[in-house]
Amino acid sequence: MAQLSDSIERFIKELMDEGSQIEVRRNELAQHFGCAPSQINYVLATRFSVDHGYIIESRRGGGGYVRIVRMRERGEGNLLDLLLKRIGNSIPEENACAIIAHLLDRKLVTANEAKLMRAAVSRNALALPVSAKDILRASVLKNMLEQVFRNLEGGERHDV
Amino acid sequence: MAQLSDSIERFIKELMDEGSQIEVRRNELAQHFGCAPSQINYVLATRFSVDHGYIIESRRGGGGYVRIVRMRERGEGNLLDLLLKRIGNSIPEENACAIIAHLLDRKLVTANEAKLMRAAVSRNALALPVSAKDILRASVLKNMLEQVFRNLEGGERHDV
DNA sequence: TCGCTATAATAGTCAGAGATGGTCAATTTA
DNA sequence: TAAATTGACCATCTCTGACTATTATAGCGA
Repeated sequence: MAQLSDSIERFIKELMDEGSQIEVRRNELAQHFGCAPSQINYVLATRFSVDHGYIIESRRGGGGYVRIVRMRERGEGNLLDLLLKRIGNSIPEENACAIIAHLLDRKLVTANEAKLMRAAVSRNALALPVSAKDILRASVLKNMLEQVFRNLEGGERHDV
Repeated sequence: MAQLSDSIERFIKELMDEGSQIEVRRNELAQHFGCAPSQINYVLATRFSVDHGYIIESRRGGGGYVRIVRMRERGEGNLLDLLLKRIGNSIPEENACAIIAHLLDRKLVTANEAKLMRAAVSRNALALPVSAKDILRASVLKNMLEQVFRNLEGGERHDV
C-alpha cells in the first residue's frame, strides 16, 4: 500500500500543478487524510525541503495557513544547491561577496538587491567575534539565497 | 479566509488612500465589521504601530474619535535617523518586520527587497540564543537600512 | 449665570478563550 | 533498522468581554 506520506506528497504536487505556490490549512489537510497534523510537517520536511526545491512559509493562529512555494527551474535550482553546499556552516565575507556578485552576474538579483545582501553579511553587520561572524554570515546568506531562488508567480489558495 | 483583522486593515488603508490621516469612530467601525470594539484596537496595535509608520490619536467621551496619522518626516534622511534610533541595539523580529513593511508601504524598497530583508533578520537566519538574536538583528537591519537610504540619494553610482 | 454633578457616550486595557501551526520523542510499520 | 506515524506539549495570532478611563452635556441649585 502506498505510504500515507506518498499520497500526501502526490496530493500536494497535484495542487501545485498550476502555479508555483499553494496555501493549505494543515489541519484540513490532515483531516482529509485522516492523520495527525504533525504528519503534514513530516511530509513537508522530507519531500518539500529546500533541497527538494521548495520553501515552506506558514502562519499560526486564526486564519493560519501553510504555504508551499516551488523555487525556480532546474538549472538555477541546482545552482542554489551548489551555493548552499559551498556556503556550508561558515563563510568569510569575501567569499560571500563573490557569491553575491555571481548572482548579480547571472541577473538573478538586481544591483540593489545585491547591495542589500552585501550589507546584511558585511563584517559590520555581524558584530561578533570573527569565528562566530562567519557562521552567522553563512546562516544569513543561506536564508537570503533561498529567498532569491523562490519562484515569484502568484499562487492560489486551496481549501482541502 | 481573509482574517477580520486583514479586512479592517485594508479598509483603513483604503480610507487613507487620499490624505495622510483619517478619523473614525471606533464603535462605528466595529459595528461595520460586526466585531467587538476592542478588535479595532488590536488592528491598530498590530498594523498601525509607530514602527509601521503611523501614529494613533484618540479621544474618549461624547464626540470621541480615533485618528490615524501617517507619519511624515522631512526628507528620507530623517526617516533613516528615526528608524536607526528606534532600532537601537536590539530589536525583536516582529518590530523589524513592521519597519520593513513600513519601507515597502512607502515604496522605499521593492517587494523583493523587502523579502530579502525579512529573510536576513528572520529568527531562522540568526541562529543564536534569543537575546543575542535581537542584538544581531538590530545590527543587520541597520546595515541594510543604511544601504536602502544610500541608494535613494542621488542617482545611480555603479560601484557594484 | 455660574458651578457642580450625574449621566451618557466614547475609547483603552488586559486576561483569557479559540484557532491555528510547530516540535520532538516515543512508537509502529515496512 | 530506517521511514513513517502519532500524540503530548508548545508557540503564535486573533478575537471577545468585562472592567476602566475620559469627555461632553444636561440638569439643578445658589
